[in-house]
Amino acid sequence: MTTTPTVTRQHTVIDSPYGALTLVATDGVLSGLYMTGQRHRPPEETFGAPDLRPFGEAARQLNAYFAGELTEFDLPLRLEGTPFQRGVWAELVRIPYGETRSYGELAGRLGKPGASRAVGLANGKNPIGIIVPCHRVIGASGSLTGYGGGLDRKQQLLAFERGAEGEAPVLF
Amino acid sequence: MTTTPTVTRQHTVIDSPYGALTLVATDGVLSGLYMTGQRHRPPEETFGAPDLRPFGEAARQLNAYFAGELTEFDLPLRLEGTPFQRGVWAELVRIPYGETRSYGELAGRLGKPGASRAVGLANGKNPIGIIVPCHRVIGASGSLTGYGGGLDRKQQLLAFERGAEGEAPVLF
DNA sequence: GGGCGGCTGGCGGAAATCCGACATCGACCT
DNA sequence: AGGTCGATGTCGGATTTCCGCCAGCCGCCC
Repeated sequence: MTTTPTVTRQHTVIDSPYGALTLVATDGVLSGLYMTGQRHRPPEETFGAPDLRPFGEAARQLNAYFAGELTEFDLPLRLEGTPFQRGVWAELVRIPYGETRSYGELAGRLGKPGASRAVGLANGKNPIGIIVPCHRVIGASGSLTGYGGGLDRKQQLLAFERGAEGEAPVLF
Repeated sequence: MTTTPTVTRQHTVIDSPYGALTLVATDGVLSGLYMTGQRHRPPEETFGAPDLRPFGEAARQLNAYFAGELTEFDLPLRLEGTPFQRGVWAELVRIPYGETRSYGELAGRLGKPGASRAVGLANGKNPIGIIVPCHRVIGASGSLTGYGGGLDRKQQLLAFERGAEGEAPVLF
């Protein structure tokens, strides 16, 4: 017979300036962070049993981030996807706090200059929002273009990271 | 949404000179007759609830057949299969009691002279044994070649139909 | 008679291929 | 600026193609 995977999965919900955040752990390691109403959010029944124990450190760092006291997460993550998706997500975490990159820029960095749309696709499938900062990717012309959690949240996140001293956010 | 078929299915088991026979009805019409240990016999759980009511006439004719008093069944049948299979099965019921045809002969009658092996395949999938007389098909050389219920049963059926006055059955 | 080899056609599952959907980009137009 | 158009890469599901199986047949050989 085929070997059954037998992964344990737990989840919890925390509050944030961007609404409730659902945290998911697979085998005790953070594997998902989803906003309410987010596109491509997996069905609820895949989140496992409620259990806040695995999420102590993650919640601490998120709260520090929302307070403006943390600019770089340091957490074990479990990112499961196709080789290309994993490449894109690995590139995302290298974008510094407060900065942005364009889809085409990331594609070029991956050695596939024409794959900008594919980067957008993989971006949308990012399972761990905020911590894997897909919100830092915008169009080459500077337009926000899209965000699984909604363009307004993307704009708020960027404005927040740009800092209170930043000029008014570029709206669309 | 897709329309659900919602077919009713019932079954019963009767005894015979060839062992227990499982009769299956779909929407009240005979759709299956399987021997014990027969190849391609569907799994038990598809036979529906036990209920002998739909099978009165079928059982009567079968008993008459086993007693040698009936040579032609007259029953509504529900034969479900591919167009080719239905063609083969339709050809089967036209083989008279006590006679035999070869696989190639049937193939030719269907307008596909080369399809003798395909006829054998369709023959093996015959859902209503005995009544749809797949046992009356033998190799061009006269050999029995195969039977879902076992070659011995095929040989017994042919010997029985040939009649007590017939000469000794050709063994293999 | 029996045993091979090569041809046959249909079937069903597996593999390969196709196609639509996209969080893009650049050139061109008005 | 905004809109349209074509080219681009990946993904997932659907579709198509392929391949092995088989209740055969014929010709050839021993």
